[in-house]
Amino acid sequence: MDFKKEETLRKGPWLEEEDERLVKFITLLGERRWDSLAKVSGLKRSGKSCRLRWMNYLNPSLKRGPMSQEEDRIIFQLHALWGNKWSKIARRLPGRTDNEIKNYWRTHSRKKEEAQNYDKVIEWRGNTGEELLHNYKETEITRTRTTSHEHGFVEVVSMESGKETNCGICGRESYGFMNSPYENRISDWISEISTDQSEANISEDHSSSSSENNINIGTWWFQETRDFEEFSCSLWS
DNA sequence: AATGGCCCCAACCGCCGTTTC
DNA sequence: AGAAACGGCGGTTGGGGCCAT
Repeated sequence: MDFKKEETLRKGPWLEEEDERLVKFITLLGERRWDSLAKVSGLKRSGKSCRLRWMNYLNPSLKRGPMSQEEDRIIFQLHALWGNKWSKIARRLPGRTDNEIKNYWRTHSRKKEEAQNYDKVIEWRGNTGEELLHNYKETEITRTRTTSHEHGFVEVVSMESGKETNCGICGRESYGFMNSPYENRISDWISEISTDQSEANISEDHSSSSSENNINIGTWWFQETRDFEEFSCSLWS
């Protein structure tokens, strides 16, 4: 372990400049190899920190704003079924992160327990998982049939009874993300980078790029690490 | 206006499973 | 096959903002 490197890693709240840089490099390199991305971007952040920032805040597919009544209901019902399986619950609510749901639940669970009666949950206790799912399907789907369809609720139930798919409970078309000026800027950067790619200095001769010093980013090839770093700086400036 | 308490949420930490070399 | 790196997950923390006093 390189102690000096660890020592210079930044922690705490992200700066706007850091966000900008992170978004640019994720657009270039994709959502993977976070440690490499953190290093090559020049961000004094751990790969893990970069990943978290993207997953929980910068990702444009995230839904912003307060939880709807529908989401609230779903969170509490799924938590009653699965417990603290936040990521599993989050997969049923596209645009919401496990962190967000976890925070929301922690904040509201106490109030909820006091304010609401949990007749349904209590009634379900002692049942098997299949019975729980059956009850869940019978009671909730029927009660919310009108809105359920527009939110893809039926598909969720079919998932729970067997196959996992990528569909979720809430329809993306109803999202209100990209509301703040900051979020709009992030969206703009992504668009700009897509356009900029056609103007970048790209080596087309992939076959000749077999040196181990070459860096391959999608269809982009850099012959030296230095070339890539210079290119990176040009994106930043 | 000052302050103390509470709420909210972004970010970190540690662990563990998976992937890569 | 095994070690190292990576990524995902759930728990926890710290700080900013709001509100009542």
